[in-house]
Amino acid sequence: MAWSRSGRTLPLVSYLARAGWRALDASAQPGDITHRQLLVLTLLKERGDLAQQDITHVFGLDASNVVGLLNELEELGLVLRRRDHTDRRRHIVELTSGGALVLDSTFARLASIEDELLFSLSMQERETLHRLLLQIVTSR
Amino acid sequence: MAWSRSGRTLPLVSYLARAGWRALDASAQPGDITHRQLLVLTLLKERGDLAQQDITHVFGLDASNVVGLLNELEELGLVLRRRDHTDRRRHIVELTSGGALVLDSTFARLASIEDELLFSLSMQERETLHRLLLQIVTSR
DNA sequence: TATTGTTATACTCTATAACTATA
DNA sequence: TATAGTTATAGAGTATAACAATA
Repeated sequence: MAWSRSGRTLPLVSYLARAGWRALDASAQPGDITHRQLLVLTLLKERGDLAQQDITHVFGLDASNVVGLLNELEELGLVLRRRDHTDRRRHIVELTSGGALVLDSTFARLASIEDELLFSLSMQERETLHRLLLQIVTSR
Repeated sequence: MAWSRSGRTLPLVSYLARAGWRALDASAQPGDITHRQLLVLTLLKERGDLAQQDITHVFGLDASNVVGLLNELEELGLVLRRRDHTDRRRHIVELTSGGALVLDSTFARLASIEDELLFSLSMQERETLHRLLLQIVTSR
């Protein structure tokens, strides 16, 4: 594949993301979570308990979609919704211990997919890539 | 946002890709192409004429979806389908001059979105990011 | 009045299966 | 018989609008 240097990074990012979650969902066994569910669990693990609105904002998704995603995860027992006592309109979403467990095993799956996807990069280059991406994401 | 160092790069990539194309489609005026159409045009520009099957393979999309995408682009006059004379089952897809023009103006839109998205990175870091991503994508 | 979350609904994106025309 | 592309269709993914509960 020869995208060459178009000067445009975003199509490359988009392509890599697509390849990644396609590989993840393709490697899923019955009962495994989807890449969308993984994204939510990852966020909860990294940020701690969140209101649904926060999740909505971070993913740039409509609130109604987040409702559906959380319904799935709650039925699986991976997250919990509880009322915020200081503002009873809000639901605080937290990761359950079961959710943390599933997250870890999914990360194991993800690690091997990353290995395949990033095989052409040295370990140092992978760290650089991770650092740069983290810097972008945390700056927003 | 604090994804922190989970050691997992793919969720970051996924997040950035989503933010990028959302911004692109949000900045679209009536008549502008979508991010999916952009991806196809970019591929044709980088790789030259391709059979539909090649496009299908590169994007990891089902062939039936590529048909629809190309129908859109052909109606807009941005690509052309012609029979391969050596194998009349194949359609060779090529970028038209109009398509190249639209591609350029879309890249201009994309450039300003990239600037916003990558503002926390130095120019050298952006080049590094682009180089690493290119290396991954070209190695597949 | 404004905001959080929900439901109902429609539109976009993607995959599967059956078909055609070539090979 | 196998392959490139197409059509029809169903299933995810996503957005919009109207609503209930709370602020």
